[in-house]
Amino acid sequence: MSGKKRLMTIKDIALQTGLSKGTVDRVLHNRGEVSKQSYEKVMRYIEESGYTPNVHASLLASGQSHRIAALLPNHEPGSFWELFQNGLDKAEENLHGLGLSILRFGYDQYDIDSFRAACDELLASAPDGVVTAPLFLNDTTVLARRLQEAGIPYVYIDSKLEDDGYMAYFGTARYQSGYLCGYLLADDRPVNQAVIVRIRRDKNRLSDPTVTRRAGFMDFMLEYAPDCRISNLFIDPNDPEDIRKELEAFFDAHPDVRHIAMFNSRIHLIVDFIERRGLQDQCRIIGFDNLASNVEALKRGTVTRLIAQRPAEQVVMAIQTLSDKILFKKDPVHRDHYLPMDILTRYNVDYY
Amino acid sequence: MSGKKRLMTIKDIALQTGLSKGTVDRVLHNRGEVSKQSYEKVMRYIEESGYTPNVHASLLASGQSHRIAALLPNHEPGSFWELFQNGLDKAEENLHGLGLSILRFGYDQYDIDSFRAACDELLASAPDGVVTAPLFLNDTTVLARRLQEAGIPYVYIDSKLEDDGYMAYFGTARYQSGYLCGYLLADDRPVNQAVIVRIRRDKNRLSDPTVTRRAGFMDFMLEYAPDCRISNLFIDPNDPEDIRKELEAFFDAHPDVRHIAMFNSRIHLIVDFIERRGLQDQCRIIGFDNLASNVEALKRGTVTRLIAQRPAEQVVMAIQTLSDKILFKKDPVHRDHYLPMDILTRYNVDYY
DNA sequence: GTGAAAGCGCTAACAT
DNA sequence: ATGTTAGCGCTTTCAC
Repeated sequence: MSGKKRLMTIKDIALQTGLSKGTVDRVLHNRGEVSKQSYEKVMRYIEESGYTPNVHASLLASGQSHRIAALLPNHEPGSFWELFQNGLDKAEENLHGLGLSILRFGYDQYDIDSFRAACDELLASAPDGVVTAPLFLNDTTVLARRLQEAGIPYVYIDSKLEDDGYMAYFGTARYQSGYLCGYLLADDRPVNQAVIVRIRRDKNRLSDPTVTRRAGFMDFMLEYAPDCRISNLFIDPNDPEDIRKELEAFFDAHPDVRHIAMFNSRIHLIVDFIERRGLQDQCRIIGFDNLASNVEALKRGTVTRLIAQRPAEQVVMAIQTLSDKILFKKDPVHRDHYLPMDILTRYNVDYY
Repeated sequence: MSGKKRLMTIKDIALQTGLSKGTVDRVLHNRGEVSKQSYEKVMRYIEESGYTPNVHASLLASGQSHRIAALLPNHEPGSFWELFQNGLDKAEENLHGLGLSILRFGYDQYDIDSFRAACDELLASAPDGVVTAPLFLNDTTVLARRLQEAGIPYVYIDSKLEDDGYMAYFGTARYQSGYLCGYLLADDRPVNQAVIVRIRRDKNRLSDPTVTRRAGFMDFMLEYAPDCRISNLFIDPNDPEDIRKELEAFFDAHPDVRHIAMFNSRIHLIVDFIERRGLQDQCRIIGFDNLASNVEALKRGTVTRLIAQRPAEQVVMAIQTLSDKILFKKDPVHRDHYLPMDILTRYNVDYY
C-alpha cells in the first residue's frame, strides 16, 4: 500500500527553469523581487506541469502557530447562541495539530459596553483571523474598520454588515426563510386567521433578524392567503406570567385562531400555554431554530415545524474559510454563503 | 500577528529524558527495540508534558502519497449516482496537497461481471482506503473480506452491510425516511386513497433501498390513516410510453387519487403525465433525492416535497474519515452516521 | 538497544 | 534580481 509516487517539487521547477528554489518561491508567493522574464517562465512551467505545493512542508518550514478569534455573545444553556458554541468546539477539533487555535471572546448581548471591551481585548490579542456575528451594528462596523486597518481577515456569521471588507459570510436568507415559514403554515389549506408572536423589548442598536423574516412571511401571505387576518401579539420573554396572560387574553378574544408563527428562536415560550389549553392537536405552529426546548416541543407534536439554520455549520465553515486563508492563503470562491434552511419535523429532527 | 509559540518537539523529549530522537521515535510508534526502562521514561514524560506530534513534519518526513479508492456505479448525467460523483470532486479538492489522491472505479450497476472486474482492479491498485456503496450484496461482502485481509480500511455510503469490518457508514435512516414520507403526504389532512409508483424490474441480487422505505411508509399510514387505500403501480423507467399508459390506466380507474409517493429517485418520471393531465395543482406528490429533474419539478410546484439524503456530503465525510485514518491514524468516534433527511420545498431548495 | 545523521519540500534570511 | 543555505520536526537508515 501507500505509493511513493514522487510529486513535483520546487526543486524540480528550479531545475527545469534554470532558476533557483529561492526565485521559484518568490514567484509562488508573489513576493516580488523577480524579473518579469523569470516570473513568466516559472508561471508557465507551473501551469503546464500542474504543480501543487506540499502543504506539510510549507507549514513546517514557516513553522508558525496561528490563532483565530471568535467574538460571540455569552450563551445561557439551551439558548440560540449555545448552538454556535457547539460549532466552535467542533471546529477546534479539526484544527488540532494544524498549528491553529481558537480564542473565544464573549460579551453580554444586552450590554454594549461589554461588547466594546471584548472588541478591545480581541484586537489586543492580535489574532490572525476573526469570526463574529454582528449584533451591535455600529460597533461591529467600528471593529470591522479596525480589523481592516490591521489587515486581519474577518468572517461574519448569522447576519452580515455591508461593510465591504469582510472575507466571507455564512448564514441563511432571512427574507426567504420568512416566506418559507408562510408556505409551511398556510400552503395547501385555507387559513383565515393567524397570529405572529413577538418579543416586546427595547432593541436599542441591536440587529433584529425577525424584521426581514416577517417581511417574507407577510409577502407570502399577501399572495397566497390575502384574506387571512394576521394579528401580532407581544410577550415579555423573561416573564412567564406575562406570557400566559397575553396568550390567554388573545385566545379568549380570538378563539378560532389555529395558526401561529414566531420568527425568533423562542417558540418554546408559548408551548406551555398551548398544551395547558389543549390546543396542541388543533394548531399549526411554526418556529425557528433547533434549541433543545424547541426540539422537545416538536417531538411532542406541539410545534409543527421548525426552520433551522445550521448554526454550528456556520461556525465550522467560517473557521474553515479562515484557516484556508491563514494557512494556505486560499481565498473563498464566493463571499456570501447562504446555508440551507432545514425543515424539521418530529420525524426527521433526530438526524440533525 | 501569528504567534511563534514553539510547541514541544521530540528533540525536547530526547533532551529531557537523556535519550536520542531515534529512541523517542521508536517509543512513540511502538516499534520495539527499546528497553523497558527507556520506554517508560519517555512515556511518562510525554504524558506529563502533553506532547502532540507535529503532523506536518511527520507526514513530510515519511513522504508517502496515499490513495483512496472510490467504487461506485457509472452515472448517467442527471442520475442519482451523479450526485455522489459531485461529492468525490469536492473531496478531491480538500485532499489536494495533502499527499492524498482518489482513484475512481466504475461499473455498470446492472452487470455483476463489471462489478467483479472493478473489484479486482481496485484490489490490484492496493489503495490505502476504500469507499463504496453496497449494491451487489454478496459480491460486496466478498470485497469486504478481501479488504479486511489486506488490512485496508473501508467505508460504506448510501447503505451498509453488516459485515462487522467496515470502519464507518454514512447514509440515511431508510425506514424513518419512509415514515417521514408518510407524514409529509398524509399528516394533518384526511387521505382516503394514495398510490405508490414503483419500478418494474428484475432486481437480481441488487440491494433495494425502497423496500425499507416502503415499510416505514406503510407503518405510518397504518397508524395515522388506517382507512387509506394504497395502490401500487409499476412502470418501466426506460419506456416513456409504458409510463404514460400505466398512469393513464390507473387514473382512469381511480380518478380521485390525489396523493402520490415514490421511494426511489425517479419521481421525475411521472411529472410529465401529471402536468399533461392538469393534476399538478390538486396532487400532493412526494419523492426522494434532489436530482436536477426532480428539483425542476419541485420548483414548478408539481412535486410537493422531496426528501433528500445529502449524497455529496456522504462522500465527503467518508473520504474525510478515511484520510483522517490514513494520515493521522485517527479513528472515527462513531461508526454509523445517519445523515439528516432534508425536506425540500420549492422555497428552500435553492439553498441546498 | 541506542545514537548520529541525512533528508522530506519548503521558507526565509543572507549573500551576491 | 537571483542564488545559497540553514533550518522546521520528524522518519529512517546505518553504525555502534
